[in-house]
Amino acid sequence: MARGTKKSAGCSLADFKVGVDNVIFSVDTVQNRLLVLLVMRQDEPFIDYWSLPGTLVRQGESLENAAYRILSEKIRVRNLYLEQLYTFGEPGRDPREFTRGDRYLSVSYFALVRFEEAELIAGSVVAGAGHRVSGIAWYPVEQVPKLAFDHNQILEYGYRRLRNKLEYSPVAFEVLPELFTLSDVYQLYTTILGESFSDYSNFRARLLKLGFLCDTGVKVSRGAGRPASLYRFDAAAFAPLKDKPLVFI
Amino acid sequence: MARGTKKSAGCSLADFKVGVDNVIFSVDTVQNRLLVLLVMRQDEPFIDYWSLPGTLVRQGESLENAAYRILSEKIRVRNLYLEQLYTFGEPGRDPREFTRGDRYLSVSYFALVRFEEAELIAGSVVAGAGHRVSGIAWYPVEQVPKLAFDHNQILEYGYRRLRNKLEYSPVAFEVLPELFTLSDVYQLYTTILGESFSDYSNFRARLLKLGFLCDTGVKVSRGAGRPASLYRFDAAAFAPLKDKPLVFI
DNA sequence: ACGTTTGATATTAAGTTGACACTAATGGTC
DNA sequence: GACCATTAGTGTCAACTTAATATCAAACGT
Repeated sequence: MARGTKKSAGCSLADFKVGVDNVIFSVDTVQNRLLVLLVMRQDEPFIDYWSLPGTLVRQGESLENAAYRILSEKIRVRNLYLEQLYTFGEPGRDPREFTRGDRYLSVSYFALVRFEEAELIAGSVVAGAGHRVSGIAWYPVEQVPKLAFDHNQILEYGYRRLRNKLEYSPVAFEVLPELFTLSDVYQLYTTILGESFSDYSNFRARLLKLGFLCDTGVKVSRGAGRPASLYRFDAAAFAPLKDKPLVFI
Repeated sequence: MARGTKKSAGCSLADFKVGVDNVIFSVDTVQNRLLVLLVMRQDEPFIDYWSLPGTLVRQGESLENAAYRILSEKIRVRNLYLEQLYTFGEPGRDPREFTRGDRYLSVSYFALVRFEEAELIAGSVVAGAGHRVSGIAWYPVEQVPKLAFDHNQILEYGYRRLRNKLEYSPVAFEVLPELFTLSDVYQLYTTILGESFSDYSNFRARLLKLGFLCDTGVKVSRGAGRPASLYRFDAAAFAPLKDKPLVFI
């Protein structure tokens, strides 16, 4: 940043309010749907619109802490993956810029939580198309309505990031339950990356060869078919692979 | 962003000045050095420190435009690659926060320019260790001194981004001259990614097989050895490969 | 019991990678 | 001009991956 005193002498600098907006993804492994957390806006502007959970940054508060704060106001989670996504600052992205003098800037964060562990605070369950729901809800990404501000754009950006990260980073195990079957992993990949990105057998073999999944031995039977082994992600075994170019495809 | 009216009733929101800082990389293909553009600060705080070229965002100005503005105040370029890098907003990252009430936030941008085409405006040439230079200079990344603010951290972040992007995106051709030899490409990769990331023959074969480099037929002789063909990056031929998972290793 | 469904393993051909040998064309040295 | 060092560019081959497909295993429903 910084300088500006001389060059910008004649041109007025903008004063900013800085907001943090979270794109919080989760996966419903039962229905095989990618979910994003939305909240119903209670205030103007965009009152009664769904929006990404966000907040304005307070004095002395770091961006990341603001992201954690708004997240923990909406859901209780045991485990959380969080990283900065992108900063949106187009003039006019917030209608309040026209009434007040300020600019509104949004630093967006990208978060992954486990659906089973995430307890919505004072909210409703998954919002189906047509349900009348209130407050806060998991929306299947395919069914997200027109959101407040430029939040559809932010969500789109987060969705792209998720698809990219799936391919080279073990983020899948941040959204999957603690214990999962290999089919769960495969279905997660197919639902997010689309059908036929790889064969199940080969995907499975490659995944196991990476060596950071450990078989708990416990079997689960889900309806018909042979029962599957439950696996667990072994962070310790993954550690040495960090920073190495990995392909999960 | 946004909401906040109710929840933050008692807690004061921060007011921000937003700056844009550019990490501008270039490559000296002759000396095989990765360069970053630094400017000498003329004002407090951190007067007489080198810093990344940055500016505060003006009223009605988009973040990206601010990045372009400061860049074009420092260098004239024909070609430019620019993308947002990261947003740094730790409380206390700018000492002015303690004297005035404001917070200072930096949205950093990552830029690549061709060394030959980049004309420094009112600045000096490459700063070697020990030279006394003024105003503005290309610094070899290995020789960058302690910079103003958290700019060393921002630079480090940009450097990491560059190393990553080299592996899966054709950014190398944004810093290489318009016409280059295959050795130029190889040496660019080795200087940035480190020695022995691949064999020259294999690198060369893989690169050509991708099919977006076209041989101009023109030969250049650089000292001893067989003269090399000059190649050109063919953006049209690359277009269909966009979005596909590429490996440049 | 028997077919269906899902999980898990094996086989195989085609393709890719990495190490290295080899040819080609230049400059420098004696 | 013979010879060597140097850099550019091609070819080969064995080891390994990948993708498609076949096969086996263990549950369920009727």
